[in-house]
Amino acid sequence: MATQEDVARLAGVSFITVSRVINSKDNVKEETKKRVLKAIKELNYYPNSLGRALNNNRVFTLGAVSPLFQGYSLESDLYFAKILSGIEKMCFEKGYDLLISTKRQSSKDFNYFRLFYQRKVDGIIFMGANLTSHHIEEIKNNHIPCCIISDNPNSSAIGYIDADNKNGTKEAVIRLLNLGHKKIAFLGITEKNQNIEERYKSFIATLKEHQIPFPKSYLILGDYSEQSGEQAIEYLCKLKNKPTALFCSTDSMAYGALKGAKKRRIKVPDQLSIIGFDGFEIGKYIDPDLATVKQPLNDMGYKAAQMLIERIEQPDQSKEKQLSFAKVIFPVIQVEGRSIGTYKGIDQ
Amino acid sequence: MATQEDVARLAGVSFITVSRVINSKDNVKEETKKRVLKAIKELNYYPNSLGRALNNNRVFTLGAVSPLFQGYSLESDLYFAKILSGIEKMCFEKGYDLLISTKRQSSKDFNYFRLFYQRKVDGIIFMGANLTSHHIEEIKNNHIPCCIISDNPNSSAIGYIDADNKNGTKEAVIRLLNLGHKKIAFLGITEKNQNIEERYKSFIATLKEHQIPFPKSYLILGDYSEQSGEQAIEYLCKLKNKPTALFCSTDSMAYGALKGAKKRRIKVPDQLSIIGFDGFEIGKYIDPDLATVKQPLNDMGYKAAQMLIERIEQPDQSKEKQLSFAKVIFPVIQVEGRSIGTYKGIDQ
DNA sequence: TTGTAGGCGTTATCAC
DNA sequence: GTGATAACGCCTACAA
Repeated sequence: MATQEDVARLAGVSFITVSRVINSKDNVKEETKKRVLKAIKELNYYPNSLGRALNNNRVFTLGAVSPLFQGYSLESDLYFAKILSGIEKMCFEKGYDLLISTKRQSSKDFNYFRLFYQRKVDGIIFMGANLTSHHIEEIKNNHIPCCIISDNPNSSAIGYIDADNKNGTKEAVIRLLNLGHKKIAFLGITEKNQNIEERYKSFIATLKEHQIPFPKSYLILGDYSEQSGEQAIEYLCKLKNKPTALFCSTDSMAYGALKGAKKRRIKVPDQLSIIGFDGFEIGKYIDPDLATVKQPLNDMGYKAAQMLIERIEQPDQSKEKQLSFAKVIFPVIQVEGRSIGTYKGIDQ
Repeated sequence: MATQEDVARLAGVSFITVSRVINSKDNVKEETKKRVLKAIKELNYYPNSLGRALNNNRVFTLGAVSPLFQGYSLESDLYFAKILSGIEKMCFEKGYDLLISTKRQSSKDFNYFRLFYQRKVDGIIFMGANLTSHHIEEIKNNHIPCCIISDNPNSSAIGYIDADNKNGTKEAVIRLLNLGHKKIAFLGITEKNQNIEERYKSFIATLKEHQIPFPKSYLILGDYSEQSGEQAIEYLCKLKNKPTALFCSTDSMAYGALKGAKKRRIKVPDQLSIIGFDGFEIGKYIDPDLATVKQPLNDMGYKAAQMLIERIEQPDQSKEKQLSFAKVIFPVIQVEGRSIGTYKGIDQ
């Protein structure tokens, strides 16, 4: 593969002139430049990014860490793919490449920052990675440019992007209230999860605001899976005081709930309204199609990459500036669907 | 960030000894090794991959080119995500990282091999990239280790992985024949596509083998979209001699066909059997769930990465060896689904 | 078993 | 406007 030296020889200049042309410095005579450019083309020369990076300490590559490739479920695949799509778009626009890395649930000793320490990437975007305060410390101490999506790091040393779970939930609940529902159950998850907790809190707060009671029996806990959605329906069937609507904290569980309702011959939405949260297009394929709350995952990834690149390219690396990371909360979109409607009673 | 030199100083050895420890050469005294290892840990030292790569001309990174992040459709997202998942798994096992690159439909001047020429990757896996013979020439001439998925390059200079479209189609058709179908329509696509053509050929051949006629009117052309699936149903409704089964060359169109059938109140499978090809899990969410043919996308990606890495690490780089790329065709899986069954007539 | 010199391809700095 | 030199971090010879 051709090097600067080869190009220089062919063009009859020194290699440093070639370097100047490549980096479009202005102190090269127009004619020399042309000669060099011609030689570059002739030799199919590409600057070796390694030599380059070794010098300016910049590889023009971002890292994206996610559990994407574990293939937990269709939904998680889509979730991370959408975010990655946004990240990739910004990378493309800014001339960065994108390295993806998988946090495997199994390997306890996953090294979160290896790619950075090895100088394979200039910064890292984390999603679903469960950073601990210990990790945040490491980021601070070693000035690792990082951005996290959908999991508040509570530190200005790291960028933070999220969807507006609070308002998204509130508006979704209001949709149900406007349809006349007064008995709404909530399907959350057992596992600790900031986002779902936020949704739950907002759910409760909104009910309270509208003086709607929430009996303890209306709180159900699942595990993201479809099965847990089905089980939720089984559980509701056993209740004496049955709810007329079910707020599922994730789409995946909502799919299960719809399935469970079909099995039990519960008419959706006449006898039970079901609403989800996440906004995967899968909902469109189901009958009735799922009403849900859509996170702008693409935009979130796009913005995360933008923040990160800005931080990386920030010339002033003083301590103060390093703490200037922004926090961006994206509004969510209420998605229409025939899985919610007015309650028409059980005896149809 | 610490360098070999820093580690060496702390351990009281020369930096070359550090290098030896890192690369686990055996000519280092056990005790020295321990001291070095301790220093490495203390300084949180990681070998700089750039310096390393500059020397041994290997970056331990694979590139994967796909139109994934264009987000054409849910199905294409899943398709490429599944393959990437397999690629990533093998990369992980072999200690490689994975760089992803998007071939944008819009940008005509996409440089297929940039990542390689820049030494950012050691080899590239292409999917849905539409390599031309001109590209194949470039691969040959510049000895670029490449692997292509699902698009026969017809050249041993490049690895080739595919699903067994031929037998997959044949078996699927036989499933329909076994259900008693004798009038089967085929929904293909207008665009030129090797895979779909293979499926069509095998479809026709299998019918012929079983002496089943295929009237020209039974060939419908779509464009992958759901709409074209719906339109296919509209078209079939107008036929005098209606088929009892529809073979869709992609799942995406099958989803549309199911939707179209529902709209037209055609009972599936009693009045029309519908079968797809690709095997996305989305089919499970639809009612009735889609019978289809599943490509082992994960395995295909996994194998592609394996072939590529083997080729990269092959010590003998003689011309002959370079042409030793394998071609691997994966068997497909017939997925059960209630969208196919025996024909029960139109007057129910 | 350990150390020295040179080079991988690039760019920054300084000189002409 | 152009060129020489040193440096980035590492590794492969060769030498001790």
